Amino acid sequence: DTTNTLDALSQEGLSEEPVQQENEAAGSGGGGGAWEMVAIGNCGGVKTKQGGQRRGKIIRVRGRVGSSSQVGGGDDNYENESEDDPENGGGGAGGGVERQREHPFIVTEPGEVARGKKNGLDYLFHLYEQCRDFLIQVQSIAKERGEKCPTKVTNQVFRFAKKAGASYINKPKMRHYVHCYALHCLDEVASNALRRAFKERGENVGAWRQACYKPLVSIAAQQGWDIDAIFNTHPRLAIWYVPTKLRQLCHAERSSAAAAASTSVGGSGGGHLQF
Amino acid sequence: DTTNTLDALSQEGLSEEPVQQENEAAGSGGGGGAWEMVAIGNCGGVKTKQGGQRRGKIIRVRGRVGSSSQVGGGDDNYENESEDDPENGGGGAGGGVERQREHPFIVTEPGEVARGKKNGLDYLFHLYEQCRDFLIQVQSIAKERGEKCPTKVTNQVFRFAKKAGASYINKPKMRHYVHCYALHCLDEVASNALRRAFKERGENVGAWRQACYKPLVSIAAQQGWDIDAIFNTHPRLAIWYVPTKLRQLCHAERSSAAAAASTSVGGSGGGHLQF
DNA sequence: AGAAGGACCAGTGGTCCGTA
DNA sequence: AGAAGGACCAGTGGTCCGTA
Repeated sequence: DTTNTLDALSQEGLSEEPVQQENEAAGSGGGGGAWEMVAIGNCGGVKTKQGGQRRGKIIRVRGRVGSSSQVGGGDDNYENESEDDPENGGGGAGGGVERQREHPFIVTEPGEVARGKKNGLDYLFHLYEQCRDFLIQVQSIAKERGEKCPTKVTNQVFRFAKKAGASYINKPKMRHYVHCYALHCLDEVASNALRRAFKERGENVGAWRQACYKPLVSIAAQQGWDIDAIFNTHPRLAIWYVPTKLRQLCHAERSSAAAAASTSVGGSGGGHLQF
Repeated sequence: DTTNTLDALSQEGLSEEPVQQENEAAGSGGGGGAWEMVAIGNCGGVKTKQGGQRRGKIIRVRGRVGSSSQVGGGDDNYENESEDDPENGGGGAGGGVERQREHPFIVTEPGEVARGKKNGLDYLFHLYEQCRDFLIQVQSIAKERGEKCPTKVTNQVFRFAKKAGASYINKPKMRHYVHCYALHCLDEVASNALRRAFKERGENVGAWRQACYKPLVSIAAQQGWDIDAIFNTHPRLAIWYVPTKLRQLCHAERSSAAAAASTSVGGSGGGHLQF
């Protein structure tokens, strides 16, 4: 119900309308081309009309592999929603598939709405909550059917999200920013402070993203370096795989911390990690 | 240490010696061609000498795919133990790879040692414990290295077991009998009774295996049909994936139980599962 | 006929790199 | 240059079926 609030919000002022809306409308109650939106956090309410002309630039979807799959279609895993995109997939020279990238993220303060063709970090984090909702739906369907029930956001969940119309959710993106979301979950104060600092300095998203690692490693240090336990213990984080790089950073830091400790105590204690 | 006890036991009287011994000897302390064995349960001690001539029938390992992988070898995941099988893999017309199947299982009572070229069910269950040991080793290596840590017996664990010399452990076999082991874990009394009954009737392993499903479904029925919870709650069972067929049986039974309940209450209540 | 297990295969986790 | 995400790929869970 309130699921589409934030992403809608983030699209504020968007003239090139992403394909997602097509199904999104159905998902949010079916306004038929107009969305109702509310604000989150401490910023005021926003409404946006998105009427007649949807979609902007038309770009053809690439295909590196050539002939395979996709055409048969139909009886897939969770075939809810209507038989979407009848014009898609076929071999005809017809319509031409339209798709568009999401606006890039910029570093925003908590509660701040990104202006221009940008998305803010509240929106980013909201995508993680949406994924959680999709996971919960997948889980309840699986339980209903007596099938294996995923505990994490798996490929299956991403596929489900896409079928449900959330075409703006994809695996590479979500995986890319997981640790940023983790910091947001584990220490919102620190996360907010980091956002403000990086916004003020005019840093780009990549720099902010990189900077999110360090405070997480510090948190891990306090908790015995068990980053898996930290994730799995947190109700909203437990459904995300620990990112490889975060795991590696924690391991490296633990090792060098241990080496330092052993040197400071008994000289060349640990062996091969000395200097 | 005592890990190799049972499987050694089960090979009692075995003249065609499986390849596994090669590494197994190293694992169990390296007697150089002779094993020391002890009995388990309530049967007496057994010792078996396995001297000079190992391996019996020589069978060539199949290869359906033809040219691929395997030759390069070396830097794999957990390369402990020595560089095993130097004669294996190469393209030469030389030695000829020897391998042998495990003896088939027969239905034995608890504590009973299978005679002849057979293995007993205590041995079968012992293999599950061995897999658990291997998993624990894989886990501690992974933790040491700061890598992802498996919670289940995965392909990685089977690979590790093989490298550690337990060539008699393989995925299809372990998966095939998981539910039998589950019954053994969850209700040893019932499991033992079933074994005695099927032995007495002279049933084969397949029949016994099939019969293991029913009591498990009954257990699930008592526990709200949540077979996953039942597995995950049990310390030794939690590391095994719930077998598909067991899951399906539980689901089917739950459905028909629900249907029956609803008919007995309010006539044709449930809808499309009536009769 | 009954059983053990190599090999296969669809779909996974992970992320690179062609794209805009 | 910075970023979004389609597509790829090695290794997974699952089990079939050629084997003995």
